Amino acid sequence: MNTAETVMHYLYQTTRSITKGINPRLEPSGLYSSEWAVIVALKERTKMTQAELALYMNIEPPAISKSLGQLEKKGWISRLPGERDRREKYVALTEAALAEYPKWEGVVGQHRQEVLQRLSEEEQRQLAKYLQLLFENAELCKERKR
Amino acid sequence: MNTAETVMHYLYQTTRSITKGINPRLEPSGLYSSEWAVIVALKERTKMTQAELALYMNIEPPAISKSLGQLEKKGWISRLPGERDRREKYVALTEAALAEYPKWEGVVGQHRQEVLQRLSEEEQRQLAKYLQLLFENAELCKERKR
DNA sequence: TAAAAATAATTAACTAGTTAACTAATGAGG
DNA sequence: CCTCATTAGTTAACTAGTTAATTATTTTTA
Repeated sequence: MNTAETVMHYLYQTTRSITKGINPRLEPSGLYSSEWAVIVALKERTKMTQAELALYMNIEPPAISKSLGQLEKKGWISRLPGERDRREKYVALTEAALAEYPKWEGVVGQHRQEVLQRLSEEEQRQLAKYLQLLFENAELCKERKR
Repeated sequence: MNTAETVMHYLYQTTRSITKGINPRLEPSGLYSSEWAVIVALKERTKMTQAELALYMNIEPPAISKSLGQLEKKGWISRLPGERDRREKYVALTEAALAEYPKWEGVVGQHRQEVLQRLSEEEQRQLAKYLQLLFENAELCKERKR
């Protein structure tokens, strides 16, 4: 395997392995990692329409729609229809979710630290920079093909 | 977002964006990216049982089973039962697949280069090293929790 | 202002992976 | 040799995402 192939290989293996590690830790909270991602986004930018949320998370609207359905059922988010435009739905975390958030963040944060251990702050910044560059390139590739 | 969170964020975004870029390029060949991953593995290590393949790819056996079913239907792989142990199935690429392989590799390789552009060989090696470390840490996390 | 185009969200059908439960064949111990 | 545990592969049911088609509203435009 050449270098480029090796990068791709570990990129996929790593993300899968990380997801597989997070899910059992979130299980006691009754959350899945994809739902957690939605919660984080809503914590950072409170009250968005679903379209804004999809754009912000760079995920297609149907995926958001399904996750929100689950989260609503569990009582962690609320959806209220827009007043000016009745098609859109404004999404926000419930009080209950805000109360639980620190506990969830603790569990996930712990796991994050374990995954990143033996990488200095400086190395992590370097890694983030490389990944950001790859992401930008990959996004350009997508547009080019379309 | 702190550095650790940023790393995780781009890790997920990047892998999704790359898959989204590869699929339309492989579409003319009638292959999906997951099927391509199986083909690459079989090209590297010809003739494995499905269990060996699953271990080699670090993917659960049911996922392999499904991909192989599709690939067999398309005529790219063959499965023949073991002689010593009739439970196991030995998997191998067909002649047709071996003939098409260079074309497929060309398409995927081109995309890989686009995604990795503006990263020197040395930077790519560095990135691979970081990702490998993360992967090893993540695998340890999994075991610890089980 | 009525018809046509655009937009927000959902549903349907798919790829890509997971765990849990099953079937069939093999291997070990009594 | 025969039961019992193990192992290889599959099926079922799920999460997590995708594209394409549908519905309901809003906006444009002729």
